[in-house]
Amino acid sequence: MRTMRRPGSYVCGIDAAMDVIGGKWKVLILWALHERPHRFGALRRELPGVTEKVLTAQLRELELDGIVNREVHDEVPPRVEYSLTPLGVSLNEALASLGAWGRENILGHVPHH
Amino acid sequence: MRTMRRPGSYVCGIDAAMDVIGGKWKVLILWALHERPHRFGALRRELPGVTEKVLTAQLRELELDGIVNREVHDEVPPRVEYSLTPLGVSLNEALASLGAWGRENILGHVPHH
DNA sequence: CAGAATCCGAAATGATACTG
DNA sequence: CAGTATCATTTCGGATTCTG
Repeated sequence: MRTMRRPGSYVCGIDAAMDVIGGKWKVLILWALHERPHRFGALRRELPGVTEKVLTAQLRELELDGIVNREVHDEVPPRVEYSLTPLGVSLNEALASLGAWGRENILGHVPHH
Repeated sequence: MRTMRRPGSYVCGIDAAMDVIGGKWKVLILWALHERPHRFGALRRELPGVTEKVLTAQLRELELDGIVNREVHDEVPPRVEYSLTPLGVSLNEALASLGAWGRENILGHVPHH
């Protein structure tokens, strides 16, 4: 979604939060990282259809928002690991009830996953 | 945000829910209607910066998703009232924890909305 | 491997004017 | 009042190519 915060323009906590998770792939990134840290390529394979550029951009925004942590290991070949920060973990928890709502009301009672 | 559902393409409940509330003004609309039903003009005044066209479009999408109810009163001058459906009420409740997260972590401990 | 750079198209949003 | 119609713009996301 849009790149930059609009500090002070938020009307309530919900639209502030929406600004953080509004990107097309962000909740899926959160969800993947929730299970375990991922390397760039692994993350990419878990998000079918995302391009490198867009994935990079979304990760950068999440990084700026303090949601994901980017750790560069100085090796060859390069290795970069993405993981959730404590803030990211708390965001994921806050998303739980919304996820339940979506499962029950949009997906139509799919078992779970 | 995007207008049409992508049935079956959802990976989890969260991105299904995101598809419903992803429009730029939707959570603000939900929030306004959560307090009381609104007429079109009243809603517009509560969302500074929204244009009639965009507000109409977002309301139509929420209507199609079963979130808001549109009630036309046959009077002159015309009166149209928007309110939350039971599904909309439940969505708002599901958004509560996300809103709390945003208030605490993005807005920076603002007393409340 | 993990990206940066560039070009591009589609979609979402917006401004303005008009209408039943 | 509550929209619709048109036109313009912005923003986002994607394809492709190149690099340390």
